[in-house]
Amino acid sequence: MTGPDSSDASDSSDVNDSVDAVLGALADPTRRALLDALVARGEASASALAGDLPVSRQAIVKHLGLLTEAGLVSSDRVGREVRYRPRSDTLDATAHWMSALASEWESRLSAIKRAAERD
Amino acid sequence: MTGPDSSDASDSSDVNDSVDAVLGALADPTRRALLDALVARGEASASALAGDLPVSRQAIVKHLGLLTEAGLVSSDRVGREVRYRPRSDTLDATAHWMSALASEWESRLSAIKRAAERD
DNA sequence: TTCTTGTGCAACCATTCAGTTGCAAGTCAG
DNA sequence: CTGACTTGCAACTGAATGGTTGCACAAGAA
Repeated sequence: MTGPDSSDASDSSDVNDSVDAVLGALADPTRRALLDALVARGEASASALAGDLPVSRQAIVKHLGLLTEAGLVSSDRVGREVRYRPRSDTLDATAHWMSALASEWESRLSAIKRAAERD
Repeated sequence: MTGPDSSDASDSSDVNDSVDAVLGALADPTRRALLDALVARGEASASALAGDLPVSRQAIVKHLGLLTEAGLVSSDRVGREVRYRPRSDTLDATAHWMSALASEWESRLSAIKRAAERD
C-alpha cells in the first residue's frame, strides 16, 4: 500500500516520488492507450488487453507492472488470471499536484514581474 | 503558437499531442529541477542555469529545447545571451486535461460498477 | 583590436527502455 | 490424467535519451 494520505501541499518528499512515477508512466503513448483500454473495460486481464493493443502480451505485462508501481492500476488475482483495474484516485491526486504547481508558478512569476516593474 | 483552445474532452488530436510533449518533458527529474530553478529566477540564460544544476551547460540547453517544444518555457534573445522564461499557462492547461481525464475515469468506472451490481 | 563570455553545432558514450521470443509452471475443463 | 489457456521469468535486440567533451562563432568589454 502506498498510503496516499492526501492533505495539503506542504510535504514534498512522498508526493514528489509518487508524481515522478505517475508522470513517467503517463509519458508513454502506449501506456496511455493501455489505460484507455483498461478504463473502457473497467477490469481486464493482461491477455485480454493484449488483444486491444498491437503489442505482445509480455509488453502489456511490463506496462501494467509500471502502472501498478505508479499507483495507476491495481491488480488482484481471481483464478488462474489476474484482473487489472484502473485507479482514478492516483490520477486525480497527480492532477491536483500539477494544478497546485501551476498556481505556484503563476504567483511567483507575477511577483517577480511586479518587482521588476517597480524597479 | 499551439492554440490550446481548451473546451471539453471530445477532441483528442491536437491536445493529446501537446499533452504527450508536456508529460514527456515533466517526467524527467532533472527537467523538473531545471524548471524549478527557472521559476525561482523568473528569467535566466542557459549558462546561468547551468550553475544551479550539477550538469553541463549543453545538457541544460538540450533540456530547455525539449521544454520549449513542450510549450513549458519560452525564450527570447537579448544581446549575446538567450533569456528563458517559464510558461505557466501550458502547465495549467495540462493540469486541466489531467483533471478532466480523472473525472472521466471516475464516471466510467462508477457506471461499470453500478451495472455490475445491478446484474 | 584583443580578451572574455555566451551560444550553437556535432560527435560520441552509457544507460534506459519498449518490445520481442522462448520456455517453465500453475489452473481450469474434459 | 490430458489438453487448453494464462501467468511468470529470463535473455536478447534496437532505438531513444541523458549526459559529456570539443570546437567554432557571435557579441559585449577593455
